[in-house]
Amino acid sequence: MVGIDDVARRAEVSTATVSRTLSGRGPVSPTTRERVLRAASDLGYVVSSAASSLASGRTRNIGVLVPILDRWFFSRVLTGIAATLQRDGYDVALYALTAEADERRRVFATSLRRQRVDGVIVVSMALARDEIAQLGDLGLPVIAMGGQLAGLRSLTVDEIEVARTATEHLLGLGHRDIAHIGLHPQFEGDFHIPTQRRRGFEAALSEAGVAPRTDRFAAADFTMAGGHDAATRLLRDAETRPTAIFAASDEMAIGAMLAARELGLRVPEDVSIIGVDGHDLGEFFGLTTVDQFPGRQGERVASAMIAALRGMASEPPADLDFALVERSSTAPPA
Amino acid sequence: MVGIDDVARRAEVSTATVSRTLSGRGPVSPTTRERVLRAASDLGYVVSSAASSLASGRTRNIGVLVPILDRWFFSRVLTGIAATLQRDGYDVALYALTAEADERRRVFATSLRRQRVDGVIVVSMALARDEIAQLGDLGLPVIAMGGQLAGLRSLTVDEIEVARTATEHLLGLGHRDIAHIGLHPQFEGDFHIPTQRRRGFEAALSEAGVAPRTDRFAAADFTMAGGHDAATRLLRDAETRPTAIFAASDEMAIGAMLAARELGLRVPEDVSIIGVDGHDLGEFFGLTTVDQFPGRQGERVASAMIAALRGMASEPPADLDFALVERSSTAPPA
DNA sequence: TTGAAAGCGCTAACAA
DNA sequence: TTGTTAGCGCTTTCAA
Repeated sequence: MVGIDDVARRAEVSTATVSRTLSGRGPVSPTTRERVLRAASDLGYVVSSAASSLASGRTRNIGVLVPILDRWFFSRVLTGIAATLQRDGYDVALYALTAEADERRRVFATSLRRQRVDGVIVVSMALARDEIAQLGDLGLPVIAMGGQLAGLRSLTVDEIEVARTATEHLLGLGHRDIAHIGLHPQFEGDFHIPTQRRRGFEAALSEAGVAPRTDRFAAADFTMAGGHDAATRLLRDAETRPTAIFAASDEMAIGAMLAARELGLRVPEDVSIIGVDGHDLGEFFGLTTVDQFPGRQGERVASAMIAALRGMASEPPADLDFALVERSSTAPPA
Repeated sequence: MVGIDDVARRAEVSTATVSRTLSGRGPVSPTTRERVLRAASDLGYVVSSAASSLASGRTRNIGVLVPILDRWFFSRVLTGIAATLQRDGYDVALYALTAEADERRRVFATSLRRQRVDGVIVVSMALARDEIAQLGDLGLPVIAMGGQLAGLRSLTVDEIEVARTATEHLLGLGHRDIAHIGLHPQFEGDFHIPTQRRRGFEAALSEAGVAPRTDRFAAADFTMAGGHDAATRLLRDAETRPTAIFAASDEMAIGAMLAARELGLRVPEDVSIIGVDGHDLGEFFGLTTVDQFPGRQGERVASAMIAALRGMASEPPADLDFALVERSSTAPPA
């Protein structure tokens, strides 16, 4: 294996100069720099991360904690994170956290404490109080995304505003009888995102002078099947059905669209449906949605991490963007 | 930071003994072992991976190369890999490879050569000849999954058999006029999976005495929208439409089901549809499919990697399982 | 079964 | 701007 001394010898400088040149830390004259770079590239030299980390304390590796990996939203966020970190020469240490207590413990108590990462990104994950404390004890920058985590810097979207935007779109089209498909509060975990979306929904209704009705809420589990079933319940009675549905995720919204069709209803003529997320499938189904740009969210949190590692002044927790994307699943009521 | 000498001092042994105890390498008497473990746990000591890697040459870190992350199949495979590696105390270094030449080059020329990983898993990815060579030069175990990569050990499913299984299911139901939705060969990359699936399809037909017809093939791009459009082309003419469709992926099959419904056709009464993959959405749509168990594929390849690192005799490239899952999208022709 | 000590391959403080 | 050198915190050989 070619080491730093091989490069030093070939460039006729000391190993210190090689190190300074390749790391960009410390002064090196242009000519020397040239020679070193040339020697390194001739030899195909790559710094040993173990040796470099041990000596410098820096790993150029970022730990990324994700809950489920195989749900579109999270994998999309991860794509954004990985692309951004890789572009800056950081490696991604992926920790897929399940609900299993032992595994989680091992990640927090051991994996993350091995001095293997320079920082930790927490993606849309509710953490226990002691887990947050353990992250803090790491003495590393930690940035969360997708939900406020007490004591951690977080990048979040304003869920209430997201829901308000979706609801106001329907109200603006003239709908007055709007139902909401969301998660049962009992199951929502620590982020209260479903609750916030419901609050935004109800706030928008109230402001428009429409009284929220409890029979206009249907609980589901954020899956297509769940959205389908919830929508079926809301729509099956032709006498009493709402003219529009706001589903708290695109997958549920798509399920709702399919349910409507099965009931012989046309979307949007008979019922308007809007979702949240910006799911890949939205375009195919013609789903109007409030796009959260999950890929961009990932890029943003990764950039924030890179900035933190550069010692940049850490900006205050910033809100993430979202935008209404109008397609063909919403229209004025008949 | 608590180091190995702190533990050694507290346990009243040498650092060598602490190292031997915690790594499980080399003899340690039960009593000593006890004392060391106790001291380590009292102090909350965790080995520094940088120091350990530098001294031992082992990193307990596995590089995982994936193409797109945000497609269900790959994220499911990754879930299996991550769970299995984590369970054995390995970290996952995730490298999301795009088509971008510079980025790819950096991963192969630099990231993977930093001595940061003990082995590399390649997920369903076509690699250039020189990329494979670079992996070989690493001097590490490399295992590919999801497609034969010349010169690399690979775990693959027998794609021809998969297609044959799907086709035989339709033939067994009595269908004789079966269409296939696959990828245009022009776009299929180096794995020839779409071609293999088509070959299996045609082989099954021929064996059943049905002559393959070129007008019974429709090209698509492995998305739901693509499957939808391809199926629309196949089904729109009531006179000439096939009685069954075998789509080379579940997402395309679901798109085909939706297309059939839009054309006023009932599935499976008017047309049977079968897919391949075992996609999460298959259950919701009642899709009959040949399940490839992608999560299990990930577990298998990770286990193979762990075995390779333990120096186990490397078994010959093994075939991965698949199984027909019958749901409600297939039935005998009317 | 244990300990002493020589590295592992770099980085960074310090001196020149 | 460059070089010398002392670590970084472990593992492993060798000797006891």
